[in-house]
Amino acid sequence: MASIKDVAVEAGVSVATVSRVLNGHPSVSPGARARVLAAVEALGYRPNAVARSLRTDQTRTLGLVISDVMNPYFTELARSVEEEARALGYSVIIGNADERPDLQDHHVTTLLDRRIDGLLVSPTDGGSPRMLEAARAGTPMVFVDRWIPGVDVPVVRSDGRGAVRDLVAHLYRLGHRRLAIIAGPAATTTGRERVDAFREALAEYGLPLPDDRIGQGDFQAESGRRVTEGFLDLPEPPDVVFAADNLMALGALDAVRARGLRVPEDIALAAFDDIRWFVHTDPPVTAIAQPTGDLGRAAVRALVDRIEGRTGESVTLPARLVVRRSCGESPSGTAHPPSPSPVRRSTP
Amino acid sequence: MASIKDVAVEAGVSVATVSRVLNGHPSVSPGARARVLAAVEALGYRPNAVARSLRTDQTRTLGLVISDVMNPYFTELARSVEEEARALGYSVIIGNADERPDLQDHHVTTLLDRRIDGLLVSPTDGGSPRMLEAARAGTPMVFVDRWIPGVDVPVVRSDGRGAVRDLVAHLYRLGHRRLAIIAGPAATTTGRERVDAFREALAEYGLPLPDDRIGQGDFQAESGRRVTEGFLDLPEPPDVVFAADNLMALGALDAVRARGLRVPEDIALAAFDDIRWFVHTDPPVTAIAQPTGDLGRAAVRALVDRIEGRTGESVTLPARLVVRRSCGESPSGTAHPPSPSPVRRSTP
DNA sequence: CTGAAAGCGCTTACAG
DNA sequence: CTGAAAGCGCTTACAG
Repeated sequence: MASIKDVAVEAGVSVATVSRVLNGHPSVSPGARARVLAAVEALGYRPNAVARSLRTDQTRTLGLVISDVMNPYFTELARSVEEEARALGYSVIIGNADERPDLQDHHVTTLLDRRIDGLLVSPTDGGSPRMLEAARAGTPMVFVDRWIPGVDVPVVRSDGRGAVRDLVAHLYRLGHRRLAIIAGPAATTTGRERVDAFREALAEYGLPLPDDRIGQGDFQAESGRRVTEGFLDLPEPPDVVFAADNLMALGALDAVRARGLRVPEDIALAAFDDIRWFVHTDPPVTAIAQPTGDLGRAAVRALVDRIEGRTGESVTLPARLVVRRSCGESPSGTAHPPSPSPVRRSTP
Repeated sequence: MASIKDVAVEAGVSVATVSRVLNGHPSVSPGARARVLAAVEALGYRPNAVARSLRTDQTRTLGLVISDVMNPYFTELARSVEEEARALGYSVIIGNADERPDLQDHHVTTLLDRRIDGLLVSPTDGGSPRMLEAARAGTPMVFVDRWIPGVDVPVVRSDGRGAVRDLVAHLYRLGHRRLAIIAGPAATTTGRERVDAFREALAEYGLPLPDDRIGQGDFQAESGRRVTEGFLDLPEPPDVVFAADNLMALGALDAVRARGLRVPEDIALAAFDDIRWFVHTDPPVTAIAQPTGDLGRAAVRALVDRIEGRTGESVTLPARLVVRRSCGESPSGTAHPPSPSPVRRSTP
């Protein structure tokens, strides 16, 4: 593979001059520039990004450690992150933690070893020593979706509180009184917050949330199945199951189906995180939608701000409730609402 | 950030010795080794992978350019690729082409600039000059899922021919005679092959596949919707629509639903690529399942073989038909088969 | 077993 | 406007 030296020889100039034209440095004569460009073309030369990074101490690369690529929410987040990063002249390397702290740590380490310019993370747990140390050491960093309290790092996330309140109002209106939740890991902020928001909303209606109606999941499908089975085995099973993410909702559907039960007749279902398939499931699933693309883009902007010396700000965007049929027919009587996916915005 | 020099000073040895203990070189005295290790620990030293790569001319990194991250098939492929790569001591950088040749090219270029050790690609088109040039230049490379004919690169893919034949047999048995397909881009091998396999299977039953029942899609949802609308507008709409990937099947469902029609009563649906949600759609969707994880792992092994000087072999694995209810009830009379997702293996 | 030195491919003050 | 030279952080023959 041709190096800058080869180009210099071919163009009859020094490597310094080649470097200058490649980097758009102004003080190069038109003649030299032309000869360098011709040589680059002739040799099919491409600068070695590794060497450049070593020298400049910047990789123009962002690391993104997500909790689970197989979760469509994170896939979409990753996509928007890459898009915005590309627009700003950065590449992104994705590390998939699969909800495993050890894997998360592996990726953080690998990414740091590669000297990425900044790190975007959606922590799987309370934060490994390596991650906290990186934050303290001043590695530009931004948390997205999930975050770690007490660490001085901007957080870009969505607030589901209003949407959860709307959901509970919707459920109450449909006559449901015995509500249950499949929670995410308590080690994650979203794992805790969604339960808290749910509990608070229930309290507004004087509804209890006893321990046996809080199932401990891990944001993955299998845990949703397991928890739902437990709910169904209860002496008094819940009227509704609210899954704290879409994968656990999938597991819940598996469990309900395996028992030959029906949604919403036998048990209603709602999920945090909306995905396109929810329109076509049997029945269509009522869900809380995050502005995923906006979150990804905002996170990148905040991170790049930090990298380039500006102050990256935290951002919180509202989620919204999307009512479908999985919790029962709307009391208004519109069995099939006119729009395929009626949207109710969360109240401010 | 501490460098190898800092460690050397701290340990009272030369950088060469530090490097040796870090790389497990045998000829280091126990005493020196201990002092180096202590210094590494004390300083929290981590070797700079960029510098190491420049020196050794290897990055221990694989590039993976996939056609579309939002497609669950590719997401799963990416996951298995990363898993196997990690097991073999490599990292992987994913580039998402979004089915756009220009974006694919951007990622290939970026990846090559970073001097990845090898490239795994599922080409979006017939191959850009840059990619073909890289292949010719000897960059270790493997095609996965889709490939480019005439390029001397191993191909790891799945053969859906048998499963498509099984699908057509299934459809015929159910009484369907007017079949249609939503094809992928003709510039991709899978785009062409799936149509060919479908056409051949139809021919075995003496069924025609007229042009107006071959809709041109691009493997993304919107095209599935558009093509399906066209089918439904035909004077004689098809009995069945076979979508060449799961996203176009999603679009087809959108279109059918928007017209207030029902699957399979009004029109049947089948898809290439099975995904977990298909179990819960209304109705559950009959699909052709690829051994995605196996493909990803085989592709990585082939690529690493090439990188490390062994001969990476092409691999072809069979796909299989998974019968559900979207094409009509099984004539055997079992409306709800005992197993939640009955599997029929493709004939050898 | 150990260290001094070269060199990987770049960029960038410094002189001219 | 241009080039010689230093240096980024490593690894690895080469001597000893």
